[in-house]
Amino acid sequence: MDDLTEMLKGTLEGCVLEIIGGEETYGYAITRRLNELGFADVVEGTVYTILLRLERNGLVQVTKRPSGMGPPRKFYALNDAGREELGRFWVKWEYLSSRIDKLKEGGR
Amino acid sequence: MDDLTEMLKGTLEGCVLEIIGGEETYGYAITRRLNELGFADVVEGTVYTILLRLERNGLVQVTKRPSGMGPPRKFYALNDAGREELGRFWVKWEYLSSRIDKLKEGGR
DNA sequence: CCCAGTACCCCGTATCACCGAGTACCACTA
DNA sequence: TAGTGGTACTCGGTGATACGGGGTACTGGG
Repeated sequence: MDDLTEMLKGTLEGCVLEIIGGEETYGYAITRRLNELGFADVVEGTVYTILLRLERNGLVQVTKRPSGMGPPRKFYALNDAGREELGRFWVKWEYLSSRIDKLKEGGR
Repeated sequence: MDDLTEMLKGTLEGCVLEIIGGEETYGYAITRRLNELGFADVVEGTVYTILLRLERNGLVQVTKRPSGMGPPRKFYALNDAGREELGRFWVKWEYLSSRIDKLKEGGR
């Protein structure tokens, strides 16, 4: 697939929120999950910048736990603000994708 | 609708390409069309930056014509490269939206 | 004569995904 | 014991993009 980076702006953060909303998890695993889901070119650095942003914006609760497989992991879970943000994300996504699909169909 | 600007990155240019692909038209009218289509907050400055970029990247053919309603208009039409780019845009959009919808449905 | 509507352009800003390099911990092996 | 590869996180800088505000200019009507 061609380069998706510009199109991912504004949506990748929502995807990360959705993944965290599904289960408490950590950066390295989120990257693998995104890769599995078809976001093949997303790399760790990108995911970590998003996670730090989510933390800075108070949307997640962070818990550090030892790993056994390497350094300790930082587990992320959504808090109330995070769940609200996730809801807003899906509303925006529905809105945008419906407009674009309509435009594609001839846009009347 | 909440602020869509981040989500529009990478897609708004495709929307403009699609509109130009539908009929030869000009910046001011494209802005109005986008507003009608639900992209309510898109302003002229944004559209003009996109149009200049399309021109610079050789995706459009530009024709200046007098207006009768104000200053002359710059009409934009897709050339072959523009039609190819539009095709690539829709492929990317289909890819992205299918992945995101799948993620929303529980993402298996 | 001014003003609103039409029409275009430029410059600076914020935000975002990306990239590269660095740090560090662990298990396995030569 | 030294080296390698996989796991795991952080930081600083880059490039692309949409946006905002101001400016220019042409036209027609009150």
